[in-house]
Amino acid sequence: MPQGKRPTLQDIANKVGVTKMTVSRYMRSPESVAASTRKKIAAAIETLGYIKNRVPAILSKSSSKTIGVLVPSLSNQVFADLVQGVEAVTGEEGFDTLIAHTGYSEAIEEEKVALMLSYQVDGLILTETRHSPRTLQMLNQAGIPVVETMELPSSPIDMAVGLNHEAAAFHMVSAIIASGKQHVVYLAARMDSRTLLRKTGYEKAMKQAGLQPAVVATLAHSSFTQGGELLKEALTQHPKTNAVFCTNDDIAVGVMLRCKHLGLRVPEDMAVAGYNGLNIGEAMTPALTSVLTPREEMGRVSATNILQSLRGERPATPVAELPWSINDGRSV
Amino acid sequence: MPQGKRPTLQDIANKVGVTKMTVSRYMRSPESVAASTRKKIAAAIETLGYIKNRVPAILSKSSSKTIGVLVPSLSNQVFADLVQGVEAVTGEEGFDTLIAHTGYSEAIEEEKVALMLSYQVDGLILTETRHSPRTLQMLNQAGIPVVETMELPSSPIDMAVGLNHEAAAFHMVSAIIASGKQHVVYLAARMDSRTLLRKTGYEKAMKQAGLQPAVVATLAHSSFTQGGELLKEALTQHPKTNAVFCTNDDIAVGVMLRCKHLGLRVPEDMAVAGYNGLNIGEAMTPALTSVLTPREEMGRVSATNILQSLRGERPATPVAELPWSINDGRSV
DNA sequence: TTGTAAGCGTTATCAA
DNA sequence: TTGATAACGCTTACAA
Repeated sequence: MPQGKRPTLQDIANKVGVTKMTVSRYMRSPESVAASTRKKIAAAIETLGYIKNRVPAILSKSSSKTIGVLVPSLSNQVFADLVQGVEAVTGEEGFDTLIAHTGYSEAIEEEKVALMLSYQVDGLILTETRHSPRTLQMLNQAGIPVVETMELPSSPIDMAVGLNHEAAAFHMVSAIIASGKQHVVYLAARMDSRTLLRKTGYEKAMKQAGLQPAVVATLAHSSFTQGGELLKEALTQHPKTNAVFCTNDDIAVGVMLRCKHLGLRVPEDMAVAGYNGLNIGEAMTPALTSVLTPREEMGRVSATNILQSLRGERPATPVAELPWSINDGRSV
Repeated sequence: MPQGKRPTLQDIANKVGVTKMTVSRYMRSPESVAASTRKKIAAAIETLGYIKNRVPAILSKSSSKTIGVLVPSLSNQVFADLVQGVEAVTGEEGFDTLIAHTGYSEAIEEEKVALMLSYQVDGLILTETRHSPRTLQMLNQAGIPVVETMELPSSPIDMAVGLNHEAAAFHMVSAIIASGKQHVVYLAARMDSRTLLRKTGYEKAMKQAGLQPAVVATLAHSSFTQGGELLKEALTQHPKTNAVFCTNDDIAVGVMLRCKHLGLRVPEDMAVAGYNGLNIGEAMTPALTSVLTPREEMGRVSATNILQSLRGERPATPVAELPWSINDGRSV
């Protein structure tokens, strides 16, 4: 319902009979204006319903006290945890957070980076390591601190906070093999860079054990039903399959549900391992064995690095590798 | 890595030997400048790596061509679908979308509304119907179109797009009763307003059938493990329970998993109904019976209403009630 | 304690 | 086809 335009500092000043400068002072430190003026300004703000407009300040200082976060998806607990970590740190320092999502697309990432920069964010947290040339150019031009997180890029734009997905996958697959399974298949979806890093770890573990790697993948988004489909495909292509390492917990849970449907016991007939350690895995019987990733911590460290950079300090670990672990599930 | 400041239109103008006005024109409609100038400007933009700064335009026109969307959570497919619907419409019309999350908190909603307004969004889409007094005052003052979505508030701020959760719950519960179950318990979490609407529908259905309503609730967030806990609690408080209507699919799936663990057959020993029709329900055996909600469509209609308002048109349905349905699951 | 003036980067308007 | 000027709302620096 567009109606009258929003009140400005000038409107308040007119009403009170001072200049907007006095009102501006009141907004930032009420003690700095006379007690009597203070009361009148407070009253005027109340009646007019003044809302601070931060655009002029951004324009003149070209700083917005805002950090942008780009996530691939809005429906993944993994990124929600990351954002929570970021906001825990930024909130304390009086910074706001702007969120946008890329749908795992480089082109959309480029759009969103432009959007964020056009809003003059002071720093940017990205969750992908592959970027379009124009994205890289914009980030370089913008000259703001940038953190790439969730994984460690081979050549970071600026700073990075991640974990060694390849090593985590290697260890998980080695554990599966150590449990006595020989026919381990990697189930992958979407084929984003983290999925590929896990694939590499899987393949190394298989080769080290003298086993033949077998990957069953889809370009589709991962989902629970997709997990069931991938298991079906794996059993068709590799009938001896008796273990699967899944690129994430959604796939893994889909596999477990399908196993029950097919009468396959987990882990006896089919060992199942996931990745991320989401809540759904804990609700399964047996509990899903999964790689635990420090999402919130990654968010926290990313934000800390950004804020340190903005203060002109040199972050202790501009490239930080955080630890992962494997939970005590029973599905392997 | 803060370095040189970003190039402005003036920098490009200096390099080319025209005024910034000409460059500004080029940015918006390249045909409006002479072909020779055009080429020189294009080259300068390329070398300097100019990034558009939209802050000044927002300042002078106090319009940002941006729509804000406030969702409760970043890890819920329901809201991801909503946003997708919104962006499908706004994207077509050249509007950008800013997303923030409230964690189901009125106080955080207030903060985020202020953030969005301070960035001069042209319209706002909210997913809650309860708002703090200050939020209401700010929205009223801002004078921008506002849509409340996901449910229908009794007195909308401006426009609304939702569905009748009470009726949907009523029908689902009636169907459970019709299937022969008498001891139907409602499992609730987080107790947000939609959870309460479903509770009302549940209670009406029970009373109409001459049955005693029984609610087992937690204030905690819903999760799969929480579903298991709630079932346990229901069976303790109401040992005869042979059906549960769950406030969402996460709870429902948690219940089904726990049922398997306990050796309860679904639906024979325990009928289970969910809400939202998420993918995980389809992966269950039997498939989860659930209420299908038109999330993406709600997003689309919400955005359409906002854009129509901005054009000064009167939306055909400022308050739109969208249809729901029940899937053909087998868990009831 | 309060006021004045200038400036942030863009665009609308009017002029050349 | 291009330019000059003013304006958007706030803050910084300086003045009273």
